[in-house]
Order: sequence, then C-alpha cells, then structure tokens
Amino acid sequence: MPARHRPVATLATVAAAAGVSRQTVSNALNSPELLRPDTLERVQQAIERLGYTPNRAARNLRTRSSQLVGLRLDPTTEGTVSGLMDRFLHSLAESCRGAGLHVLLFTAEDVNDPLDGYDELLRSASVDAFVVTDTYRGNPQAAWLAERQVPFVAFGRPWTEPDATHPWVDVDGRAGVMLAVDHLVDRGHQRIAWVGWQKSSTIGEDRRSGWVDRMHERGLSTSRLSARGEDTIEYGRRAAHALLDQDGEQPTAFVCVSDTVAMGVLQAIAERGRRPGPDDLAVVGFDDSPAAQVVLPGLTSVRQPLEEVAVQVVRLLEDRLAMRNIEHPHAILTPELRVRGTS
Amino acid sequence: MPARHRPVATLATVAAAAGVSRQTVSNALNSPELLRPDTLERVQQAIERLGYTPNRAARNLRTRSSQLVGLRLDPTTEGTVSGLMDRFLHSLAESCRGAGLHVLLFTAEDVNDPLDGYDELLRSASVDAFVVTDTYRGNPQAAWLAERQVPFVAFGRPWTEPDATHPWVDVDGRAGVMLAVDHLVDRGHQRIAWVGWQKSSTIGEDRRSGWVDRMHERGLSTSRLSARGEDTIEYGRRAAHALLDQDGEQPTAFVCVSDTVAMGVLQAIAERGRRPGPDDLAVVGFDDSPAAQVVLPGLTSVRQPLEEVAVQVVRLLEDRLAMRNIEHPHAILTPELRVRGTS
DNA sequence: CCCCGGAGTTGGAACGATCCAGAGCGCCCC
DNA sequence: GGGGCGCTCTGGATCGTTCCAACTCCGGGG
Repeated sequence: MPARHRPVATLATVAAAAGVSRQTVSNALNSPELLRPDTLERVQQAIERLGYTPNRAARNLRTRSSQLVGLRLDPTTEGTVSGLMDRFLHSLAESCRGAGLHVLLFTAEDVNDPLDGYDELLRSASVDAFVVTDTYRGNPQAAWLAERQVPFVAFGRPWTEPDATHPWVDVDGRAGVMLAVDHLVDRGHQRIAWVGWQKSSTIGEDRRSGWVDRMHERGLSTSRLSARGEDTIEYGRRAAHALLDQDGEQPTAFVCVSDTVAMGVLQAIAERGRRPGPDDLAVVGFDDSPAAQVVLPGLTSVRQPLEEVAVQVVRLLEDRLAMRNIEHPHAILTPELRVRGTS
Repeated sequence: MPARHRPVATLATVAAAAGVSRQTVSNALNSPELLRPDTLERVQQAIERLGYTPNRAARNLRTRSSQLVGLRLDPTTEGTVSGLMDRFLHSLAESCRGAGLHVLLFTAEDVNDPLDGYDELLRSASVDAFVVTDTYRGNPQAAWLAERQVPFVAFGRPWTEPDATHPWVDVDGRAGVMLAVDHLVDRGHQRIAWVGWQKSSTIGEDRRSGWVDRMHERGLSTSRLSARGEDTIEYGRRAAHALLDQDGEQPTAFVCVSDTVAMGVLQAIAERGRRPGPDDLAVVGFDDSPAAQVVLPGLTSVRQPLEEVAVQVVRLLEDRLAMRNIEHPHAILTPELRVRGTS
C-alpha cells in the first residue's frame, strides 16, 4: 500500500507556511497582480518549498471546468497507409500543453454510432470541449454538438452543411493537388492522370477539382485521364493499368488522391516493367505517409501541415472556451509538396 | 454564451425526484446491492428520467482518484515506419473503457528529459497512474515512478534492471524472430542472414538471439551472416549489399530487426536486379507496419499483438490500482508472423 | 476630526460527490 | 417484554479549491 512520503500540500498548508490566508495563496496563483509584491514573494517561496500544485479535482469542481479536451479514436483501417493520426495527436497534445489543456482519448462502444461516447463525457463534465476529426462521411457529431452548444472544433470542413457556423480547421486539398500538377507540368509532363476516390467523396472531389482546374489553367486536357474508385492499393493498381492500357495517348504521370492509391499505381508500374520516376512514369501521392518516405524511389507526396492544424485547432478552442464569439471561426491551411524519387 | 437547456442533474436533484436521500442515490450507482429492489427501481427511473451522470470532478475530489491514466507522447522519428503507436493507443483507449478509465495524453516541454511532465500531473492528482511506453534506451521513468510508489505499467521489459518489480508487459521479440527463421527454413532456406541493430540495443540483441539460437537448433550456421547498425533504411540497404557482396556463400534470406531496416534490404535487392520473394531472396521484417502491408510484393513481418498488450497493461493497471499486490506482475506475449510476398 | 475610497487581505459558503456514524424498523430469541 | 441484530436508509462532515462579501489599513478631502 502506497505510503505518501509527506502529506500532499494543499492551499491550507501553504497558507499556514506563508502566514497568509488560503485565498491569498489562491490569488498568488490566479491573480498575482492583486498581491503586494512582498506578499507575493513570500507565498511563492512557500509554494516552491512545499512543492505545491493545485489539486485538479477540487479546482475542476469549483470552476466547473476540467481543462480536458475529448478526442474520439476510431479504429484505423488496415491496409491503408496514411498514418496521419500519430502526427496529429502528438501535435495536438503539444499545442494543448501551451493552453493549459490536456487531451483525453475515448472510444465508442458502438463504432458504427458516430455520436457514441460524447454524451456521457459531457454529462459527467469530464471534458470541456471536443476535437472532432472524423469528418469524412458527413459529420453528425458537429451538428449534434453545435445544437447542444458544446464547445468543439472540427478538423475538416462541414462539406455537407456549408452554412454551419461551428469552428473548424481544414487543409486545402485542392491547392495541394494544384501544387502537384504544377510540379509535374514544370517537369515537362502533359498527360497527367487523376486517380481518385468515388464521386460521393466530397474530399475526393475537392482534391480532384485542383487537378481539373490547374490542368486547364495550364492549357492541358483532362479528357480520358480521370479514374475514380475506393481507397485501396488494389484499386490504384487496377486504375493505373486501365489508364495505361487505353489506346491513344496514355498518361505520363499520375496524381493520386492518397498515398494508398499511389502505392497501387506504383505496383502497376512495376508490373509493367516500367520505372516510376521523372524519366518514365511520374507519381504523386497525398498525405506524406511514412510509407511514402520509405517506398522504393521515394514517393512524392502532398504533406498536410498537421502541426499547424493542431495549433489552429487549439487557438479556436481557446476562443470558444473563453466565449470570444467570432463570426465564422475557421482556418484553411495550405499543404506542401514533398518531392521524392517518383517525380 | 451557452445557455443550458435544463440545469444539470445532481445527486440532490435525483434524490428529491425519487423521494430518497442523496446517499441512497449514490448507493444505487455504487452499491446497488444495498438497496431494496423497489427503491433501487425507483431511483434508477429517476436517474434515467433526469439523464443523470455523476459529476466527475466531485467524485474525483472525494475519492482522491481521477480514473485517468497518463501517457506521454514523444515525437515519432520521421523516416521510420513502425507506426505502432496508432494501433497501441487505440487498443489502450479501448481497454481502458472497459475498466472505467480514460487515457490522458501529455507531452514533455523538454523532450530530452525523460521524466518531464510526470511530476506535475502527479502532484495535481490529475492522473491515477501512468503507462510508460518509451522503454527503449533504459527507462529512468520506471525507476522514478517506482521509487515514488506511483502506480504504472510499462510496455517493455526492464532490461537494464532485471530485478525491478514493477508491472510490465512485453512482446517476446526473440520468439517472433524464431517464427521467422522457422518459416524460412521450412521454405528451404539455409543461408539466412540477420540485419539488426547495434549491440547496445538490448531489444535488438534479444531479437537477434532468436535468430542465433533457432538457426543452431535447426543445424544451420550463422557465421558471416550477421550485420548490425542503426534503424534506418539506408543502413538496411548497405547491410544487404555488403552481405550479398561477400564472396563465398551469400545469404538467400534476410531476417530484419525492423520493417524500416527491411525496407532498405528490399531496396538493395531491387538495385541488384534481384527479386524479393520465396524464389530468390526472401525478406522478413518486424512490426508489421502499414508500410509492410503495402510495399511491393508485401513484406512478411512479425506482428506484435498490441491489442492484447493493451488488454494486459490495463489488467495489471487495475490490479495495481486496486492494490492487489502481486509478486512480479508481468506478461510476455508472443507475436505472430504475417506471411506476404517477400517470403 | 471624521468620512470616503481603494488597495490588500480575510473567512465563510459553495461546488457535488462519498465516507461514516447512526437512526428507524421489523424480527427473533430469551 | 426487552434486548440484540440485520437490513435500509439518512444527514452531517468532508475532499481542496474558488467565489463573494466584507474587513482592515491608510492617506486625502471636507
């Protein structure tokens, strides 16, 4: 049974040691400008000497806040390579530290219910706010939370409800793909194909629009260069084969909606005895996953600035928690292109 | 400013609604067997009707526990592929749910100080326990926490202090490598090389011992088949070239200490115009990273049972928190081999 | 000389739960 | 008939903090 070396210091302990009242110690921590400099000094020394840190539970109870931000972790799809969550979580935890917040992870009992888990944390006042990341296939969470006036920030735009007013941060996928197209055109490519997701994916269509528009802006045709399917390697493989099999002009480069799909394209290229790279068939992926960095010639990929996303998420979260009401709080960040061997 | 639709229910509210005392409501939740069935029923209905969930802060204050488990997230090394943290975190959060716990993430202000961050969470009673994952290069955290009698469970053995008595869970890397060797021998390979980490890595040497011992058990020589270096693709590449360049008998298969190194070996094989796979040069990695699943012919790899690790971590955590003292609480789990194209 | 106001400090109350000691009640046994 | 015991249920105290109202100084103005 754990025996405490010394009884944990409390406000009362510190107050007695410094010869002041509890409230003065509290003020020394929360509103130091209220104290006379010499008193402040004396209290701070007592705090230091006793190694006092305010008890969170008591503070939370009194202030009705937990300084915790909930984030629901959903199972990652095996066979998919993005691995963004790792990077994002670390950045988020880091940004939260600067704001005096911490990240609390939770999972759903019923994975298929996108709302599962939020309500309980809320009613028990376990968290002050949420970060919602899974905004891919619409996000009922955002509507649900907004309706209840629960503070939250979404990573991902409210595609399906463009007039939603909740705070969100997103990465400009369209601009990212434009970077990729420019890069390839500058390298001399003209027949640049798109290997994307189904039409039903708003994110997929946004990224695709970057390809369509920039191709036209550069005076290039997109005809017979577009493929759409699911987010698997196998689909990427088949799509690349199909595009390369068609008679007439075949693509010399592939811009892919994800690294997963790009891996499939690379497979197809290898299977045909061609070489991925600027001299033969160029390939660009999306997400800059660890796999992109290690696959054979190095996969050029659009990298999402997740570190900056986390910073912005926390900034909007702080605004919301401080009840600073801003009209349409959001941030759109521009990704960058990591050029590697495949282009 | 958020206006609550209805004032949040508290014990007192529910008690009044059910016509009982606060304590009886509390008992209905925490010790239902103390109540007469009809009272229990009545209280539960009131709880249900009012949508009551106990306030965590108040409960935490009174019980001096937070039901939170701290986990420090350190930056992941770019250019390395393991990506285990994602899987582990999800599994851990999931297992914690079953135990009424939640995971609280934190980061260090000073990344180079392995102890940074723990003390503050502890003194503020923000967490009840820790899960320590970064046990690679020795773990001062374990010693520090154990000394203070702080509940924690380590993922990773106390290699450097074999008589440490704190709870830990680990994966039997040695056994995993043995699986790999057996698999390759069964496929007809005899000259099976080891591409590992530096001698200073205890984990690396543990895994290597699986190769050495199983090779000998199967009557095979390990002479001139062992390489050691850092955990990079480039090292794997150079090691494979060196092993294949040596005159005399060259290896026909590579067992690698990590997927990262294995990716380098695959690169070297491609550069020599050889083919990775059972018919030419077989390769086995370690960690079953997403990259292993998507790289060209599919990298055979040793998969750590992280889901089960998380379950065991939480089990030991619960034991520790319930102050069930067990002699040497630990669990060693056996990995499995995911066979893919490279073997 | 007294009143006023602001700066600095104080002690009681409150947050919402659980711990703990004990009260009420019915039953059995002597 | 009274004492004892077990089963239910109760109310006050408590956890450690912050909110709030008020109190003590002290100097300046009437």
